[in-house]
Amino acid sequence: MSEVHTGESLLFLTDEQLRQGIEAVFFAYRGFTSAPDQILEGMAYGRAHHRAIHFIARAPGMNVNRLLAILGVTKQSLNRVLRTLIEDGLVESRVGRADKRERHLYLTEEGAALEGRLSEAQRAWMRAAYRNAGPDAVAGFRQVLEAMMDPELRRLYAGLREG
Amino acid sequence: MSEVHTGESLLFLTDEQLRQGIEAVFFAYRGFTSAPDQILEGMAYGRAHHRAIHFIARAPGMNVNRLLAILGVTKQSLNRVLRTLIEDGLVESRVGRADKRERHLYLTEEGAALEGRLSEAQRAWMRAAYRNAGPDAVAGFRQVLEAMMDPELRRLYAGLREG
DNA sequence: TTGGAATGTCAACAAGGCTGACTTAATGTG
DNA sequence: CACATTAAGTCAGCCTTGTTGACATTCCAA
Repeated sequence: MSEVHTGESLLFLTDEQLRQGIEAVFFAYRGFTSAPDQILEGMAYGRAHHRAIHFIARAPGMNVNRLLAILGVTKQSLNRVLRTLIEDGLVESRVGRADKRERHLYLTEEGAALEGRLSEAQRAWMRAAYRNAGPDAVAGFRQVLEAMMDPELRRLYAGLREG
Repeated sequence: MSEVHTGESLLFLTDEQLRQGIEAVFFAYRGFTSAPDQILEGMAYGRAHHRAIHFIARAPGMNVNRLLAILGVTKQSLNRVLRTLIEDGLVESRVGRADKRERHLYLTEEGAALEGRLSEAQRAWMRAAYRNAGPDAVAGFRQVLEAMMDPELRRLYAGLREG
């Protein structure tokens, strides 16, 4: 198809290289989710619950709209997940002080405990991968990941890092 | 939690760095799937069809068991997808010559056409990301991805590259 | 006071996973 | 040959997680 003939330095942009990269992402993503998935199986929760818990832990007091934007699902989808987490006492939803329409989300002690288990399992997986690949590879990894994001998500991602 | 105090050179293994990496994977994966998803919406196909088509294109004549192993789903799940693709004339299933129990999978002309559109859209996305990040970053990216794979999937991945 | 925004809820549906049970055909083995 | 095993497909039913659409509630702000 569209081979790159522009020179030796652009060999990494050949269709074959790109295809290998695409497949690598596909296979790697399975490893990425395997550890938390294993913890969640048998519990009444799935990946959607994990994602919600993760970002609530990440930015406690976040309102629902912001979480919605981060997760990229409909409010109905998120609400179903959130409702079970609140009912089960893992998440607390507090009415906003400045704007009482908003609900601010926090993990309870129990929620934080589960979040800790899930995070640590996933971090352990990533830690092993990072250690095997080394610091320079990790820097490149992060660079490409950021370049792969949709611009809007890249902004959200940057916002999360700043706080 | 488990901060790394072993020295400046291991800063990339701090919990904070790992968490950022995890979130980067999450956000980047959305970009990764967005281009083909856009093509597929409105068609009667989804990501599952894309994945099947991709790997059949990748290794034409592959039997069902091997595809099953690559995709990591049950045969019932795959069969539902495969059946529609065969009915719609995108995939052809031929009885094996050596072992007549096996079915070997091929894309028809029409199937190859769709595969081409999907692949090219996804490659375009990745090409842009690669170009922005540069060859060294891409090398690191690939190294970390491979380290993130489950060992069994890493073997499958390597097998695909060899042929 | 009224319009619009943020949130929540109900209902219905679809994609795409899963398990379990079963059939058919072909193959391999004692 | 007889029998067990394997490859593939099928049916039925279930779960999670996504979707739309319609609607109620609450509250802020013009």
